[in-house]
Amino acid sequence: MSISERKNRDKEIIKEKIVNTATELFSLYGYEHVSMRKIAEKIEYSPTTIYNYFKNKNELLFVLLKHGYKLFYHSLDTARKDNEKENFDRKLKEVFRAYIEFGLANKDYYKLMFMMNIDSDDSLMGCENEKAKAFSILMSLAGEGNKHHYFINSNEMLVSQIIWGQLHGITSLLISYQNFSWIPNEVLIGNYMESILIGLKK
Amino acid sequence: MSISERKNRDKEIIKEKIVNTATELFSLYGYEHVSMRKIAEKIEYSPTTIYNYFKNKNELLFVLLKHGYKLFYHSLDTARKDNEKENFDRKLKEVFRAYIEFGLANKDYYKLMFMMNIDSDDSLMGCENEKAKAFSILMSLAGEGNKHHYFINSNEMLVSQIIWGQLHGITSLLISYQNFSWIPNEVLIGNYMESILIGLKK
Amino acid sequence: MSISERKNRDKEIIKEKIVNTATELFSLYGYEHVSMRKIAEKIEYSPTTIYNYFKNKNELLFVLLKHGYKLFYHSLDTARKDNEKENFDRKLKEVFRAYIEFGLANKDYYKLMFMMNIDSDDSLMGCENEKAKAFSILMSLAGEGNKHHYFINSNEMLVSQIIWGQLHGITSLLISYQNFSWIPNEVLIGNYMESILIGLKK
Amino acid sequence: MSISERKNRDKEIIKEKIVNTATELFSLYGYEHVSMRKIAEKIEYSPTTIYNYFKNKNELLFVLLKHGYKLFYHSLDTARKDNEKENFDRKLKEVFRAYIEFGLANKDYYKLMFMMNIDSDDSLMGCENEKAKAFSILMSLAGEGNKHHYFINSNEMLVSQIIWGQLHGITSLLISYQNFSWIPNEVLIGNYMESILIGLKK
DNA sequence: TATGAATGAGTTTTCATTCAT
DNA sequence: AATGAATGAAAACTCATTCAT
Repeated sequence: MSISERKNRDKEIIKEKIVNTATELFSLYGYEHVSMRKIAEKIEYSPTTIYNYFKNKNELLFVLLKHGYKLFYHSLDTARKDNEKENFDRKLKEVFRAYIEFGLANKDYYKLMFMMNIDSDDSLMGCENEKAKAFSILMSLAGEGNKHHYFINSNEMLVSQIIWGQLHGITSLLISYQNFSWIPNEVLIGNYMESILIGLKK
Repeated sequence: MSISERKNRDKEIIKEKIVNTATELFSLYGYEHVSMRKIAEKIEYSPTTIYNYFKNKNELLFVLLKHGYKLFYHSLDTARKDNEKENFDRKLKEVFRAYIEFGLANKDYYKLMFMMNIDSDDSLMGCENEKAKAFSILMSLAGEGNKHHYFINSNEMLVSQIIWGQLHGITSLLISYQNFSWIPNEVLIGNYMESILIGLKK
Repeated sequence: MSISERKNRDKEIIKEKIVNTATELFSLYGYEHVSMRKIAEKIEYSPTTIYNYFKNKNELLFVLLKHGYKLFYHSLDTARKDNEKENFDRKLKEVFRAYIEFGLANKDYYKLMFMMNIDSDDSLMGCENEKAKAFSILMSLAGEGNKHHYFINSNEMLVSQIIWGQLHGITSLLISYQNFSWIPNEVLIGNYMESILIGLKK
Repeated sequence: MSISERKNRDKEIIKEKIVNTATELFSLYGYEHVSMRKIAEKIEYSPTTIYNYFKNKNELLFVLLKHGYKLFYHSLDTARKDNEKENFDRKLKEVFRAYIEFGLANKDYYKLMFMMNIDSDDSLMGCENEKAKAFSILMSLAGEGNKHHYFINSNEMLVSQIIWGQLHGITSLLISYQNFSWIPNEVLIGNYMESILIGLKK
């Protein structure tokens, strides 16, 4: 590994450290309540240092969101691929589960990505592609279902929007209202997914 | 109307003006991004004046949320009562529609109440009752359905949580992503509700 | 009593109420920490009302100080007169005691009058006369002592300044440091006065 | 001097500048009347800068008082040590003089330390040790005097409290009432101290 | 590359005070 | 005489950000 390569790697490591810390803090206390100073303190660098890696707080958020969308896409994509050979019913279910579980396992990211409405800021438009890619998985599943005449409704767009709505609903509520007296997760989520499928299937 | 009555009314009018403006701005830019000064400017009073009506920014939020929850409860309750005599299917659907339409007609409130996770602050616990009351409508509908053996699932809590999740899903997405290429509202919402019902019915 | 007399009396009563409350609060929390609103609340009037009786906060302080100086003068004067016939030694001691006891019994006033250096404000110069009158008692005692060749030092001004310094010393410390581990008051004050007298007597 | 040493020194210089200015202003106008902004203006920095050196206004006061108590202790201690070999009479007098002269030479500090009753705030308890140390000098002198059977009174605590009261009396009055028609300082202070000594000596 | 120093703009909030009634 | 409504001025403090080194 050349010196410049090493340097690049070091740089990436620090960048990642910053992004991870920021993600954690943003989601824990909310974007507004986390100051650059607090991020810096946590990683034991000076606040100024962060500016050597990110133009400003907004860019940090941008990078972080992009990363989040990538992870999210990857989760759904993996679920789909891992069940490529299974029957469609099963595949669908596993992708649904992947969606919800991503949210619960990455509350930080899910909040920032889908619940805080943060990227309506003009400055963050760049993330849209990544987001679209993730949504496209749901779209393609709807398309695939249609080929099998699986859904009651043959409009792919409509089906995928319904699915998204339903998946987002339970995921975001479970994240927001952690102290609510929810039915145990496994039971709730299992039944919820079942309900979605029945509601859509022919 | 006596003088003191008129005065009281004037006071209420200003209070309402403040609450409305705050609601709008909070929902538009987020609670943290809206300063007392900005609210004051919009209503063309001095910042100090707001403090003559509300102890502090937090209390303003508190009052506002309480108001929102009341409106919300009222919307659902009206829908239920107006369809008391209808068959259960119809009644359910109308309450669902009332939920979603409340959100779309009162985006500001819906955001503040259900999407910004703002009232996890201890200081706002007083609102919880109003919120619980609203949720209890869904609960009682689930109970009513059970009496008729309407739902596939006889656990009222489970049913109402599934319903809430699904209603919240589409409502919050439509609010958050207004620029997304949604299927026309009437079509989308109609099909969405249909899908929910099928998914739950025996 | 005529109507206008009654009105005047009422007015005086309220004025006094304000002054008393202000005195108490000023001394308790410090002039700066007491807002007009707090005074008003305590007497259960609106803040505006105070302005019907006093031009502003400063004038309130002014009146209050004037009142304090009067009380103070009266205390010393009474002690002197009550002991007119006693031997000079005794008379002196009783006036000393009156000084210290006034301070301890009226910590509020004593602080405002002699410890907060408040009336160096130009606006309060009017009080000076009252203060001077009080000090003149010490002066005249020094003069009286000299006639009897009582003091080691025949300069009246010098003697009275020494006395004032000594009396003020213990009084202000006892007020300021109430939690200090003082010798019991009676013992301390008795010995203190003894010490002063011995130090001055021929 | 290394670079880091120089930096440290620079930092200390600014800190000192802030402390000095604050001391002057606090004593001149009172702690409450001096805003961070005013201090900043005087040293020609931005208000924010002060917060880079002191956590908040209270800490600034705290540091300042601690410094004052140290100076005060040092003054008395020096006077005592410088006169270790002298007879007790002389030593006592010189320490008395040191007390009074410290007050007159450091009016700002003396006011803040002993006249403004500022450190009864819980937040400032840390200063108490320094204050106690200063008072302990008077105590030890009283003890020393007792060994020689110097004082009329053998209770050390009592003697030291009397002394403190008397020293504080003249010091604080001279500071507070600078426009009063005092006997010339040297005369007044000389006689005052003489009077104290006579009053205490056997 | 990393950072100490500095700051302008902004925050919530409090207060003395005025004015019309 | 009493007061509700309104405000300008100021307070302490925080933050994202820049700059020079």
